Amino acid sequence: MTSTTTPPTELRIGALAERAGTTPRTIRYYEELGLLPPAAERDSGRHRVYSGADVARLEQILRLKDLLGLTLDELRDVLEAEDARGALREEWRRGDVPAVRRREILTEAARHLDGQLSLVARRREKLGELERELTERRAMISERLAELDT
Amino acid sequence: MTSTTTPPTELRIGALAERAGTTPRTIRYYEELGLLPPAAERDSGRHRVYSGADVARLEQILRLKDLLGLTLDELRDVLEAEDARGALREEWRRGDVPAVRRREILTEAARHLDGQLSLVARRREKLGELERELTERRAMISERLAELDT
DNA sequence: TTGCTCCTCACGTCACGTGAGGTGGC
DNA sequence: TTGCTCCTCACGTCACGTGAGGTGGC
Repeated sequence: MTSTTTPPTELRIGALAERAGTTPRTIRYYEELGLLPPAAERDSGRHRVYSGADVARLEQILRLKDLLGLTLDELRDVLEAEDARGALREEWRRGDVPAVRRREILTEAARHLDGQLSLVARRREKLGELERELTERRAMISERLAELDT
Repeated sequence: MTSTTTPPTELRIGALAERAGTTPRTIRYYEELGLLPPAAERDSGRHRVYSGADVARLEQILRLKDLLGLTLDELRDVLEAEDARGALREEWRRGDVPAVRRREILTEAARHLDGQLSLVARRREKLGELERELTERRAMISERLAELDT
């Protein structure tokens, strides 16, 4: 018990990749493109060091990319808007914000979320269509199988 | 009225691409990989000629690729299975197939469809998760906006 | 003849994969 | 010292995009 094994609140790139379901190379690539901030610290001045917050951010990036089929360029726009929204939240928390400004911040956030939600809705619709067709074909097979049993 | 303008049951690559929502280059690439059959005929011996059935097939390919996120290698497997199923349907139609064989054909088709359906289900679940999170955040914004009005 | 779409190379690009060769802590 | 994970180039790959130069029918 020389070093109290603290729960790994600090991660290196391999651990982050595993938790988020991707590879170190992808993380470096996203950093290169500016999608991920260049790992706040580097332990022993060399290795990138990440936190739990980075896991969440990377997971969210991968979800938007995979589920919505966004290119990294499109993702960059979404994330920039998301970060701007984060900055506004900071402003919000300081408290000394007039009601007019508060309303602006909220409606902007609402627009952003509505944009993402409409993308999700379009995907869900198409997936639903595909599922209905497959299910229908599947039902016909079951029918034929039942006929064989009579 | 020299040539009776028949409804375009015969398409060239540009028209096929437009109908299926893709590009000629993609169609040529899929042909090169063997995902699409090398256009039955070539009019004047040069241009690829397609039919309505090709539109349907290409649309299906693009749907599976985009909605399920399959690589072209994975798609090839799916399509080969689909084509094999088509061959079995031919066998089926000839009629002189014993009941045991009929059952085999049907269960094989059922397995194939179930595989695709489980992929669709997984995607739908993840999309639903994302939608719930976004909707929840959206609801919080609406609440805050309502508070501003009191 | 001029436009239009098609053709075949063939190089470019996006989003990473995959070694090559080297450093740093148990 | 040996393993392990990390590092930075840098070339490879997958799924196309994008001209370059040429042919064929209204």
